[in-house]
Amino acid sequence: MKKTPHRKERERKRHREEILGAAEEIFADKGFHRTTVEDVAVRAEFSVGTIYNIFTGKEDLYQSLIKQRCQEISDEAHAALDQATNPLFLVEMFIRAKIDIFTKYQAFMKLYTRERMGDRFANNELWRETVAPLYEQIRDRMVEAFAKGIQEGIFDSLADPWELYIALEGITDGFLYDWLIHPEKTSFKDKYAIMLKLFFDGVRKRA
Amino acid sequence: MKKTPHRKERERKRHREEILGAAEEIFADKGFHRTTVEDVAVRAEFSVGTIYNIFTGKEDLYQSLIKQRCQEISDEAHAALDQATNPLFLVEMFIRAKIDIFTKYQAFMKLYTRERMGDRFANNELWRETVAPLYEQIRDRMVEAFAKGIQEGIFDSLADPWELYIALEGITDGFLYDWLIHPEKTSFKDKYAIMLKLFFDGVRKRA
DNA sequence: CAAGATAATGAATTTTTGTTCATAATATGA
DNA sequence: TCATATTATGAACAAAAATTCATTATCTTG
Repeated sequence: MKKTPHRKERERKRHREEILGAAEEIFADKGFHRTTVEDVAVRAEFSVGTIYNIFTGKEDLYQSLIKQRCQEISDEAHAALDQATNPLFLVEMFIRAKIDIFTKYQAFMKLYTRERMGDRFANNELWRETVAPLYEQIRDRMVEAFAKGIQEGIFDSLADPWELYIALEGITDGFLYDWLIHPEKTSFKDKYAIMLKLFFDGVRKRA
Repeated sequence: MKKTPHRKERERKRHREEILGAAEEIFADKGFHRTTVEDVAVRAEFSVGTIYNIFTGKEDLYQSLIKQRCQEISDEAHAALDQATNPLFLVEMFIRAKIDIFTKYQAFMKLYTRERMGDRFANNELWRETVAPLYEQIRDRMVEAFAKGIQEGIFDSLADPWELYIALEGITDGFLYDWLIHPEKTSFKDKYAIMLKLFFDGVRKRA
């Protein structure tokens, strides 16, 4: 009754993770607004009251999920990019990491893809303080590398580094969405070579 | 009391358009779920009751808006693509039309960008019966042209036509989103040449 | 202008869903 | 095992927003 029981602490954490996992699945499936707290409770096999013992409300549940997953994903992305030693290799690692991470976090990516633009346009605290900084760290790493690549004469200087990043993100997101919508028809992993080829050399046939 | 008064009819239509216009702005600004029918009523300078006289409910209001705008946009897109006589020129027209249309329909594009993925994943009637067919018509036109372009030796045969379309859509969407989020910083129109260049020739410097 | 039709209004109602909290169940440790 | 603390529960409550509809205003036409 007085000591700090470690097991209790771990158990509470486990319950928290289980509820977050259930929330992730339902939010991904129905979106934030069409998901009720009871939906999450049923899926997690807890009562609504228990959810309110651990989270202050539906919004807190959502934000906790986004924060946690974004941090995990950011960490994995940085670890992958760390391996690259030059701009060309960095692009390869970026695409590889995007494939690996989005395959691993498929449910979350569906949720993120659904809600991203709304959160972005709303420019709320969650986006400003948590998601944007993590996103921008990755983006800026790539932009810097593109700048270096242009200076070194690896990349064409017609586009500026920022635009190169927009294109890289656009192409990879395009294939990602196609895969999220038709997960049975296409394998996201198999698109690695074609994404790389299209980004580096474009569609036009060489002379 | 018996005749069919044309003016009344036109007036009803005008009211309908005004309400749709107000709905478009608010939906674009706050998204479907955070928008209340009263928000729309206030913006349109009508009462909520009047909205319910013209539309059966919030959902009908949303669907009517999406249907109408998608049809308008589809018509303009086809008219633009009709001008192209070969695959290369078709890609140019695609990018041009996307710039022109999305500049003209900026508010709607914000709304569409917000809600698109949710509607797509939900695969509801609105998406299946209205939006998807219009989207697929355009997409299939482009895919066919890419197939022809590959046969003619204009495009590299490493990618299949479908993948070329994914890449084209990805690149253009990437620049579109960047512009929707920072409309003051960048001009979407100015990105025409760079989008074309990146899609055709990629980022790598030529020997 | 008056009678009758049509359209607009917004307060009241209904529905939905997020949140609370009294009660029950379970775990702890002396 | 018993007293006490902790945690879980879900029915009850509150808030928010969609929808209705009795009332009022406006228009039409003889």
